[in-house]
Amino acid sequence: MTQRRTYEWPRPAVTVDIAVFTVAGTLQGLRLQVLLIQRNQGPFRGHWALPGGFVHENEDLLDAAKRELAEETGLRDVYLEQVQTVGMPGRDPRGHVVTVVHVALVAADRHQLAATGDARAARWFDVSALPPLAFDHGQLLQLTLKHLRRRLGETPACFELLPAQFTLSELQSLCETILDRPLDRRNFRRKVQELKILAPVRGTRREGAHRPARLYRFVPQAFRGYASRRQALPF
Amino acid sequence: MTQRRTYEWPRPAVTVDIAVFTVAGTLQGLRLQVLLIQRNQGPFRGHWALPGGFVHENEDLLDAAKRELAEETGLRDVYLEQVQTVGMPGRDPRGHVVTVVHVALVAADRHQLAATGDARAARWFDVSALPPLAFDHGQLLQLTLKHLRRRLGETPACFELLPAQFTLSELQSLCETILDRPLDRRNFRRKVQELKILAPVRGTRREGAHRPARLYRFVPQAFRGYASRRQALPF
DNA sequence: ACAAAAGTGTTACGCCTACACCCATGC
DNA sequence: GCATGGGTGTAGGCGTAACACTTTTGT
Repeated sequence: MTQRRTYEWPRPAVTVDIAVFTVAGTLQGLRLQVLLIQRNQGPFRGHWALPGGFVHENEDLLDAAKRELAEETGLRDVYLEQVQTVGMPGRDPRGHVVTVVHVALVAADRHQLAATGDARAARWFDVSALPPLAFDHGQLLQLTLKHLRRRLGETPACFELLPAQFTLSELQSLCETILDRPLDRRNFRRKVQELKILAPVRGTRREGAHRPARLYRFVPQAFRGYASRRQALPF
Repeated sequence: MTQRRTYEWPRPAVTVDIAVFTVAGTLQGLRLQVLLIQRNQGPFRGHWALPGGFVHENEDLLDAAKRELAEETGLRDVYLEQVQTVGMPGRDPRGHVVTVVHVALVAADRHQLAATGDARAARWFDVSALPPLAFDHGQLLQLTLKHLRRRLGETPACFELLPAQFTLSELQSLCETILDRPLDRRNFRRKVQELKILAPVRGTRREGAHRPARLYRFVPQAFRGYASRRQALPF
């Protein structure tokens, strides 16, 4: 990426940026994290930024986002959602760049990070302790975070972060971490059970010197008419 | 606009498309309408399409949408909202074109239509009787319509379509037309009044051989914390 | 026995929905 | 006086939010 170029008709370039979130830590201290790359090229070289890059010709936006994410961070097979498109002049010193912002939620431990291409490094950062970000990526990140929180109750995305078998407490802690607010345990459990999207699993889980918890698994087949309800998950 | 071009780096072009809606007709027969232009250029010449066009370099997306709308239809000073961005390859025969779709709601009688530039004509069409549309504009229109209906209760947009003084029945008919479903009169009135965003106006209005209705005006100052409520208007 | 997390029900409130009758006016 | 739309209140159901104690295990 060099300085601005001249085109037959001057026109903005199109990029995709992706904010991938995960939740890390033990049950007692979960933290919401976001995947950032350290830029190896062009402006803001050395700065941390959201993964992303230019959309190729004849490439769908979602495909471009997946490709860039894989190239720069090694992440593959991630469910992405479009958030918003930002094209304010001046947001990129190279010229006019319109970016289509995406968001995802993944289990960090199910993916291998591999910084390549334009990325010198790829790392998870606590959302509460971000480094200064390149371009307007700080603002873009806020957009994605808002979108993520709004969508949490409408999509099954949160089950992506849990192991195949999990306890209700784990699910609740996860949601609390993403939403950054406490939820009432009894209301949470009742409403999750009413959704009938979880099936109990034989066996229990121990976590130290405590009563073992029941294990459940997510049943995707049971996930029907989810979007039709006003609020599917109890958040 | 001619055939596809070659760039230093092949890259998608960026357009904006705008679906402007209005409500037309008498109180007894309101119809939701959308503003379409008849293309005078390039592919789909002669077909009807959403107004829109290429984003200039160093032009913000909203500005581009306003400019294109003014150029092709004569509409100015319209409040636009971004809906979604679509960039599926093949959606434009000229090459890869990414479009940022916008939506607006205006009072048709407060604007003068003037088809210029790429538009041979500009006309309001009933949403229930659309002509075949160019490109994938039929799908884009569905996206905007969904967005409009979702946002109707969260924004004061609907007051844009009413005269300065209006009756509650007029407001209700308007909302029913946009949502394409009937609303309960008493519930509607109660909830609108609870919002305290309307002020009664001295005087009454006659509408034929009936009891005159009270007139109200919208009080923008009273429009506070509107977005904070889950559902601001009773839809 | 005690520490620590798991598990469980009820109540109060607000919101939404459904519903029917009288009122004021023009003709 | 009648046709037409304007205007009003209440009761039931539903979902949400608040809230405390008992159970099970490991140490």
